[in-house]
Amino acid sequence: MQTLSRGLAVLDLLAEREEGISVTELAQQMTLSTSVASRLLKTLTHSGYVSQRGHSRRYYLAEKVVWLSHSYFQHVPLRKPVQPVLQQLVAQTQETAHLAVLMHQSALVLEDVKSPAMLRVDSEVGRVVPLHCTAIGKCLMAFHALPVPEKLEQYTDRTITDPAQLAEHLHHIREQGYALDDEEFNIGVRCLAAPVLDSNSSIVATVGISGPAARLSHDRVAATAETVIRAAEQISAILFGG
Amino acid sequence: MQTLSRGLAVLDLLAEREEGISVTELAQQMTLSTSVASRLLKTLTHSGYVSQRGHSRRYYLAEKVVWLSHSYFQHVPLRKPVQPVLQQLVAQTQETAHLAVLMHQSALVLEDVKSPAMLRVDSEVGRVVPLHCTAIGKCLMAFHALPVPEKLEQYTDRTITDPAQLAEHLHHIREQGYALDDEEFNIGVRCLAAPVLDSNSSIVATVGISGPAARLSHDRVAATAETVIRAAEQISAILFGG
DNA sequence: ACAACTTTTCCCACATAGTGCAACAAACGC
DNA sequence: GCGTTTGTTGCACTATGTGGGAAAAGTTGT
Repeated sequence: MQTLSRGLAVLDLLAEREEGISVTELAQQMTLSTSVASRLLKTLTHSGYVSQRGHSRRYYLAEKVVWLSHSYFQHVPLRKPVQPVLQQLVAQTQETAHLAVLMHQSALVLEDVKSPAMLRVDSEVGRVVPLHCTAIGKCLMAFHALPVPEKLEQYTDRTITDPAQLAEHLHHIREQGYALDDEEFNIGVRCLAAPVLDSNSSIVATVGISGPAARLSHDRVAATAETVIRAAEQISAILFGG
Repeated sequence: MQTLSRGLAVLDLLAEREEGISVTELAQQMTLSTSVASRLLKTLTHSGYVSQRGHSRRYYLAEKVVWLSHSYFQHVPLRKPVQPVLQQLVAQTQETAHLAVLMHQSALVLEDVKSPAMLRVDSEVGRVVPLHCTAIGKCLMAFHALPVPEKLEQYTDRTITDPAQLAEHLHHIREQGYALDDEEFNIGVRCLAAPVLDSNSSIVATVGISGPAARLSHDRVAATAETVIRAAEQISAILFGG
């Protein structure tokens, strides 16, 4: 279904272009005739997913895409059943806990419970974080068996930026069953994450906690990881039965 | 461009269906052959906007729609320039202020600044609220000249549920240049909103404040509305020049 | 575990929907 | 205002999408 694929590809393109796109630019980018480019944008506009701003001829993503997203969050069945487990995890670790899924080369936070501590790592439902330098992200990469990208953005001096090294690291995560982010995304923040597996042992989400490095010290990591793994297993059990 | 329209219509349908959709159901809903329904869902799945869960045959909105939304929020040019004006508005009124746009039969909050008061109305970027019983919503309806829906959901005993009455009320809002929500959505909460107009005097967004009814009393409404209108005009000036 | 059923996918001849060209219209720059 | 660039529309052509039916996959009941 070429026409539909192309239309959706236009949305993909627009999502990556702050500057929007013009008919000619779209035709060039996707090697289409300008007629087709024009008609694609017109149809997308007509459906409300794309719009023009002011009197400009450029096209941009429209508000309606937020509506889809809003509906997704309201209907995704992972959030509610997970809350009590996250609460328990926070009670056990005293750190902020969250559940995330894989989303288009990023990790998407679906649910969270904040730490009661004065110094805590903040979290927000809907937040999007990179894959290669967070515990939840690396956990998703490892258990989804995602290919490692060529370019890895550096966030701190501990961020793994060498693809080969990351590949090996992901292998290690699969073996030990949890992921550790040792100040690789934010200085002073250490995170742990474990996979939520379905009945086929394929990953559907990941549970993680984030804490200040001072509190979530190296000698506490191993024991805390066990707690996180148990929470992940509990969620698996709730979602997919004993 | 029929195929694309249909594909996008499937997204619309899925957004309203918590239960997802099967091939046969889609064929029935949109009066298509099952072959076409099957192919549409397959193409949407291939592009990542739709997915199946577990071993079910039903199709659901996928995470990727959140990615579009995330991109929209990051790139929409309204948010940043508006912040200082909202801050000033909060300073003047001591109430929570926000900027919203029209989104598919709802109002979408794009930016906010919370009141510094102990008792305050909460706000959140990304929140979606109904049109017919909020100040920002009614303001958007009035200045977009939207048709009044047949059914108006009742949230409090003050919610206007009669379409004819709402139509007249919207006319009044257009005339006076601002909208008042007098505990029509949440009991104890009163809100005011004014339109942000572009150079053609057509509405692009709305600025509003929300406060506890006890503080935002009836005798303060008129004067406070003026402050909100001035903030809206300021934003218009920033966005579209003197 | 097997048969009867439902649902989905695949295949293929057919026709509609989408294509590119070119002329037209609109917007932009100078 | 005029030339240039960019976007839209009409039309003949054909590639893309269509529907029926067969096969495959999945579900249900005994």
